[in-house]
Amino acid sequence: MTEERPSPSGVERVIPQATVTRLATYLRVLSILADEGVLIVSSEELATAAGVGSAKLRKDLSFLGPNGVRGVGYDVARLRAKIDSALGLDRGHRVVLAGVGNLGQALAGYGGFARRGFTMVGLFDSDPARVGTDVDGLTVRHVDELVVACRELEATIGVIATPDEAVHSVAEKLVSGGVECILSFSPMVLDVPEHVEVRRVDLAVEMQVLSFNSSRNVSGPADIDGPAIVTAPRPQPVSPPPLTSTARLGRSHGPRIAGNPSPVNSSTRNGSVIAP
Amino acid sequence: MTEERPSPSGVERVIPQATVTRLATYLRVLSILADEGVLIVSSEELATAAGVGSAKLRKDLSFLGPNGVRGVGYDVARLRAKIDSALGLDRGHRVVLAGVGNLGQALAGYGGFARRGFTMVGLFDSDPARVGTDVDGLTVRHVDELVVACRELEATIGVIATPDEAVHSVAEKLVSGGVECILSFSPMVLDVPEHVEVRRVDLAVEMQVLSFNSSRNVSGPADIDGPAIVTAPRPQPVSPPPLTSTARLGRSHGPRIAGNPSPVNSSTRNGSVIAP
DNA sequence: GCAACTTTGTTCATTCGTTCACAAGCAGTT
DNA sequence: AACTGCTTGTGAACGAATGAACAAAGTTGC
Repeated sequence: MTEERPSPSGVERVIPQATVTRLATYLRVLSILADEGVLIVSSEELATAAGVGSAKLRKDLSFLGPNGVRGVGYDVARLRAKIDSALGLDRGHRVVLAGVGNLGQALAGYGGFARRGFTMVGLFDSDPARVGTDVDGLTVRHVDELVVACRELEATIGVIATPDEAVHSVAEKLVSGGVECILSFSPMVLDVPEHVEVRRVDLAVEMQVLSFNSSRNVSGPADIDGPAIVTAPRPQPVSPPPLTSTARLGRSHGPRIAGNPSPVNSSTRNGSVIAP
Repeated sequence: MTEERPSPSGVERVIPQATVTRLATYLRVLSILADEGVLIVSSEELATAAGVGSAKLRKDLSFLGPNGVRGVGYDVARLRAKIDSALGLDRGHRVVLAGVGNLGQALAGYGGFARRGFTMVGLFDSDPARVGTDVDGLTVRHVDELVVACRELEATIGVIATPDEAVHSVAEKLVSGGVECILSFSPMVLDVPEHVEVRRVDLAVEMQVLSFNSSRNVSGPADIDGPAIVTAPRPQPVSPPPLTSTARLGRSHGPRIAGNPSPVNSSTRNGSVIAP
């Protein structure tokens, strides 16, 4: 299989689920780097910032085809675009959210979504007191309109943040509305048709795993593995000190590189490096 | 409890991280079953309800030592207690939460925590408008008191639901306060001492993985794997129809079993089976 | 222009986790 | 009391993922 041929017959290469999760993590780190004006990053640096080994990172990226320049590193913008494309983030997903309680409002107002190509297009609730109110620029509609609205709005992702009792009903409405990806925050297991992808975030499970790890003092190395949840062993900060200013990728003789000659001082807690 | 010798030499058996995550899922299903009055459950039924294979479930449970009765199944209450103990949930974790915004309030009011042995003991925020207000029975205190309060309250788990800018500061305070388990909802990577266990839930990553799976129509079987996030293929509901009433574990000749003679009709969407 | 250095992409061995299959064991029955 | 049926628990094969090592490739300095 020497073909690097991105998509010869529709199937590029089967990307493992764990790799997909890590790709999303890399993407987040790349965004931070891009906001800092970093143009080129090496696998070692990117891996350190993401909390993985460099070999694993290179292997993950190799699923997307060749993307770096040997002897130089990865072009931050280019790699970002490539991962965006691989994850399907460049097609502008439209998200509907059911359940505008505390959690729902937190999600609706979460800037991280819009920043990554997700547009919140509809909010729905069953509480008459909430219907009609404006939340984060959108008017809350009644959940009865959900099926029709999903088609109107051409929603591709549905988020469920309702109480447990309403979960089944909402899920069914989403499916009826043609939504094929559901992110649920309820511990309930939904039964949906096979073609619908359900992803569930169970906050209690998170706490329980944490509880377990506190008993047995974290023995394993436990780098990033499972979807979206990361146990950070002692990650270096992304790369705050040596970055000076913006720089164009003049590839001739002096591009601004993310590389720190000396490793980042991990003891000093440094300022935040998140995108402003 | 009658110890059947779980820990002969201190190290029971190394429980894989993936197994720990699934144990938490089993625990949730078991809670539902218990609330329904189910006393005995077989590995096949429990596995189906949790969305995993029965063999995997049995192997997972085997890490806790022998817990079932051959030819019969698992005693729901007994298994629940065992997993509780294994996950360290029986020691009553005390949780402090920083950041009483929408997400923080959602977490503070989440009943799933208290139901599983987590007690919210302190809420903290930096917004003067929020400090002093009552949220879910607790008075919000200023985040400056966090370090001292962690020790006062003997908190074992800290939850960070603050904006990204405050994350580092809060994490440092939690560590200074002696907290060794942190659950963070910020995409930022914290740098904390090695002995502190950080678990991070990145909502954007969830969406991104979902986005990817919507592109390539979910090829892999993808049962529950990663921590707390579950892709449900087409799980059977827990077991609603044949359960009649409460029953004592009269083990003589007719205990109420969770088993359905005929498999549950998965096409009909049934009522919720969550605990009332 | 050539050589040496740097970094990617890939290969290989190993470890880890899952799945299959079966022996062990208990309840209820004859 | 022994047998039958059913379910657990586990041993072994299988597959996947991980980490280290290496060759290819491009750049920079001379």
